Parts: sequence; C-alpha cells; structure tokens
Amino acid sequence: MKNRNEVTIYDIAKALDLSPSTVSRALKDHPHIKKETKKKIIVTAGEMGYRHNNFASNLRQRRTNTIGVVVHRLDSYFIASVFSGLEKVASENGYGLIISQSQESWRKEISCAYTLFNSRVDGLIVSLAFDTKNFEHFNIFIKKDIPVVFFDRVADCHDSIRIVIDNFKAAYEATSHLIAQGCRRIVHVGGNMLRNVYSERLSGYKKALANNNIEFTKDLHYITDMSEKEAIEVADKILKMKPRPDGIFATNDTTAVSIIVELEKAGVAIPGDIAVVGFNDDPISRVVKPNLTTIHYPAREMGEVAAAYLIGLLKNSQSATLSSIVLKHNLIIRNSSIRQTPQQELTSQ
Amino acid sequence: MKNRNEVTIYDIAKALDLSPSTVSRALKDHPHIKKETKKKIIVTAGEMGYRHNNFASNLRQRRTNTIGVVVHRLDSYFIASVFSGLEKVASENGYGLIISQSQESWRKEISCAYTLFNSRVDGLIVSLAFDTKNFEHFNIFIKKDIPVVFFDRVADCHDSIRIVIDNFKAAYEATSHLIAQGCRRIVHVGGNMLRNVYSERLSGYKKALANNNIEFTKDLHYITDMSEKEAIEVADKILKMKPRPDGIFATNDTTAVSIIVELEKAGVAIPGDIAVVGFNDDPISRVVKPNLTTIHYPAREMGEVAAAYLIGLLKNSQSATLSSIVLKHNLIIRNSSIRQTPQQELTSQ
DNA sequence: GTGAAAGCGCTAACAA
DNA sequence: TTGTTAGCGCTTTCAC
Repeated sequence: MKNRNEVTIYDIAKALDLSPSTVSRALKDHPHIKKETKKKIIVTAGEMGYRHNNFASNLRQRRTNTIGVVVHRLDSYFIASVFSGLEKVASENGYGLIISQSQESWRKEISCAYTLFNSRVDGLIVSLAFDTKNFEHFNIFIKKDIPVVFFDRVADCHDSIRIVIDNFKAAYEATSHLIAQGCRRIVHVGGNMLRNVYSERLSGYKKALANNNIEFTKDLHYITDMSEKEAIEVADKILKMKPRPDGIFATNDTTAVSIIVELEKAGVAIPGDIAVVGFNDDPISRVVKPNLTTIHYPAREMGEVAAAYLIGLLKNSQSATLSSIVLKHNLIIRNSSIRQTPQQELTSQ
Repeated sequence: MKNRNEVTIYDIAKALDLSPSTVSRALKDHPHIKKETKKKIIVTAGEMGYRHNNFASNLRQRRTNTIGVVVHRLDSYFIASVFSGLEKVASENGYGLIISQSQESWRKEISCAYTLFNSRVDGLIVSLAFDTKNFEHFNIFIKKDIPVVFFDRVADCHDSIRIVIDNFKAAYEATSHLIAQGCRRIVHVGGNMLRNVYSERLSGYKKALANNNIEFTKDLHYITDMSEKEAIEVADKILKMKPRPDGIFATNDTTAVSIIVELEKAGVAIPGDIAVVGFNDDPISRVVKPNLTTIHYPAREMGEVAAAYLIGLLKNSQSATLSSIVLKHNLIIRNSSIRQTPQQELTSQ
C-alpha cells in the first residue's frame, strides 16, 4: 500500500556525507549546527522529499505532542466554539488534538478516556458527560502525571484544573432579572444535579428567589436531559399548571427555544404572559421570536484558556498551582423577557 | 514528566518466561498461540498495567490506522453531523481520526493537507474550503497511493472519490416548488462558482426557471460568503428592488434565516409577500417563524459512507472503482413557502 | 506452538 | 561543531 521509498535522515546524511545526528539536529534548528550546513541539509531534505516521522520521534522521545479532548458532543454551537479555541492555541504551540465524543454517556466517556490514554496523549481536556457519576477513569492519567483540565462541566476531583464561569452568579442574575420584570412564579428548567453547571444554576435561582422573598417550590423545578422532546413535555406541563407561571429560566437556549415555540403554539404570549430567559447565547437566541434573553458565555476563550493552561503545564512541567479559572459571563437582555419599561427594548440587542 | 516505568511486552515475557514474540502474538489474538498461553498473557498484561504502544507499532508496520479529515469549519450543524457519522464508522473499524479545519481558506487547507500528510494518515477525507482554486496539495497523497475521499464540496480531480447529493436536482425541486407556489421573480442567493455545490444549485435553479418559461436574470442572482453580514446586505438590496421579488431560494438555511429576519423587520410578510426556501435542514429551520422550507440532506450518512468507503479501500487495498456516490435528498415543505392551498400547511412539519 | 534476531526512523548522551 | 552509538517498543521472517 504505502511505498517503501520513504526518505529518512540517513538518506540525507549519506547524500551530504554527514552523520544522521547532524541532519536530525539541523532539521530541528538546533543551535550547535553551522548555518551553512543547516541550510544545505534543509534544502536537500526538501529536494529529496523527506518528511519527518512522528512515530519514530515519539517513540524515542516518549511523548506525543498530542492533547486528548473528551466532550459530550460536537454538534452544539457552544462546544464547536470551544473547540475552535482549543484548536487555535494547540496548533500555535505545535500540539495536535485527538477528539472523542462521549455522546453524553458515562460508559462511552470511560472508553474514550482509555482510548486516549492508550494513544498516549500528553494531556487531557474534558467536559463531562451528562450522567457521569464518578471520575475513576481519569485516575490512570493522574497516576502517570498526565495533566487533566476540565472545562464547563467539571469534576471535583484530584488536583485537576477547572475552567468555568460563575454559574451560580449567572443564574442569580438571570432569575433576578425575571423578578425585576415582575415575575413571581418562575419555572426553572435545569439539568441533573450531577453536573456542577446545573446544580450551581439551581442554587443561583434559589438564592435570587430567597433574596426577593419568593418561596422556592419543587413544582416549579424541572429536570430534563436537554432534548427537544423533554423540553416540549415541560412546556405542556407548564400549560396545565393551575396558577400559570409568569417566568421561565431555562438552563440552555435550545431548551428555552423549544419551550417558547410550544407555548406560542398554545397561544401564550412571550413575554407578556410568560417571560423567558435562556443560557449560552446560542445563535438561535437571536433568531427565535421574540429574541431570547440569555447568558453570554465565552466559549472560544474557554477553549483557548484550557489549551493554554494545559500546554503551560506540559512545557514548564510545573505542578498545577491553580485549581480553577473563572471566566466572565454576562446577561444579555432581549425581548423575550422585557415587560417593565418599553424603552429598554431599544437598548437590547 | 512521564514515568519511565511503562510496561512493555518484554516485561510480560520475562514475567511469564516466554518470548516477546509470543506475547506480541497473543496480544493480537494470533491463531498460532495456544489458548492457555494466550489467556495467561492477557491476564498478566492486565495485571501489570500494560498498554499497547502505537508508535512502536506504527513505526514497525509503516501504517497508522488513522484517517485525516479536512473540513472548512466544525461549528455548523451539517459538518458536526457528518463528523459524528465519520467518527462512528472509523472507531468501529479501529481507526482514529485527526481533524483539521481550513477555516474556509485555501491557504490553511494546503497547510492542513501537509500536516496530515506528515502525520502519515492512511487516508484522507475532505470537504473543500470556500476559495480553493486548485487541488495540487492533494497530489502528495495520490502519489503515495493514499486514498482521498471528498464529500459535499468535492474536487473534480485525479481518481479520488466523491460523496455527494444531487445538488442540481435538489435546487431544481426547490425552485420548482417556489414556482408552483406562484412565484415568478425568484432570487437565488448562492455561493461562488468554485464549489460544485453552489454551481450545481445555480444550474438547477436556472433549469427550473427555463422549464417554466421564466427568464434568468443576473440581477436576481447573489453570491455571498454565507456570512450573516452578507445575508443582511442581500436582504437590504432585495428590499430596494423595483418590482420586488416574490420568492427566494437560498443555498443554506442560516442565510435564508438571516434574510427572513431582516425582511420581516422591514414589514415584508413571509411567505405572503416573499416565499423562502433554504437548504440543509439545519435545526434553525424549525425555529424560525415561519418554519423554513428546505432541502434535507443526509449529513450523518454522508459521514458514514465516506468513512466506510475509505476504510474499504484501505482494508482490501483494492483500487477505487467508483467515482462518486450520490445520496438521497428531499424537499421538506414548511410554512415559509406555502401560498397556494392553505390545507397544505397541515401536512407540513 | 514458540523463540531469536533484526530493524522500523529517530534522538540524545557521550565522545571527539 | 559534528559523529558514534545505543536504544525507544513492537512486529515479523525464519528457524526449530
């Protein structure tokens, strides 16, 4: 299949009557090599069609210059943006990326971890699956001093690093905003309590209620798997509630949008009858009508920071001193939640 | 950084008083090894924490079990779906994936190709960047008999394989549908003529016009880079046209949606004043109001087929007999284009 | 059914 | 500034 005739540094060495080590050094721009020789070597390497063999190099160096990434899925705007940040920083630093998807399953996440471990990644970047219940599958990395960086859906384990936003505060702001708009019966549509992002957002929601003397009711808290199907089910339940809620804070935009669509089908006015706030600032939030109030989330930056921090650890071989990095979020007010002063609409995006 | 104490087949061999070759064979489930020995070896390998070293193996075998993927970007629903199909088939067959993004740039695509070439992928799967003008950067693969499979945005070169849909027919159907709805001045918002997908869709559009005795006018054909910005510019131009168009066929859903949003801001009724059809069946098409008529496109399947075909070539080492595989598309009629018979609305999704 | 031995292509310690 | 040399861990022919 593949041709035998790959050019090696030996071929170049022979052609120039030099030693393989000199060739190797020249190709890596080692300072000890004379400029002329270097030039000569690089030129003939090009002419001969030489290409560097990573396997031999990795085998010899016992490192791969590769970072493993485990995410729940790739087909979400948020993750794709994070990925784009990861890729940028990694490639700038000469690192490759191996990506694997857990498909929101703990099982698959474990198998991803083992696969990446076996492909000997130098470091790991992870956002946890929906139902991951423990983090033992990352121990193999920790034991070998392979650094693990979590982002967004993070694990509270070992001495790994977490790149996050302040989910508690963001949820607090979102809920407070709804309250400021006159909402009193606010539904929260969240995720399971296994993931920090969802549990913290629930806490923020509760805190905002408490600060405004609104009692928290379990009946107003729904847990979904973020699928469209379950979002529609929630919408149907909301429609049937006796005193109908007047606000909804959903933990992601796609859920918020599915709910809005379903409610409007039933004749509910948004934000008139029910004001809605989402989370993520997914592009869809600017398409749905009314435009969705949401929490902006620096996805790309999160990727960049995660990669940069990991690579810092790898390069300096320093031990991790930080335990978490918190990025800024901000509430973007759009028409789906504006009920008080009509002038505000003008200032919204 | 990384521990020295990796377990090798030599360690296992020593522990069991066997030879490294036996261990190697047992681990690969070679038929010549006695069942008992095999079992014994596998068990102790597990106990000792052995992990297979791909680099040594690749170095020795001169192959990598890795497929390179070059796409324009990852943050689109279509590509993410394709990717998910690729990943599934690849991992089922023991292949890894290295992904790189051309960011819609010919330059970057060339550099991606060289990087993947240097990482010695066994095969390549590509969807071209927006402005790629020639395909010379794939010659290095062809010369080394490394198979290249194109999907969606394909190249007409060498003996590479193309996985596509019938863009001509899809565009023909989309345009004919608009005409059937009574549209006569139909704008086509497309991409540049370098990419098959856009040029073929333009042809389909023209053909549909011709078949209905509508003359093609250059003024009704816009070429954009698919950005939101240019979509809005097109919308603004449409608003200013003397006899206003009554239909729009856009070459992707995000463009169609941006245009709809902009037109509605200006008080244009969709589909009443202007009927709109998109392309791709992006989730956004079911969120925008009115829901967008579009062409459904089997993205995931496209990924699966591309990977399966490439792996077939790799495994059988057979020469490529096919030159293209055409997948099915279908027109999904939703409210953004329905003007004739109100009952039809009920049958739309 | 198992073993011996050579070598994939590169790097780095040591030597000169 | 350059060369020598010894592996990195695995696979695979050939031999028994």
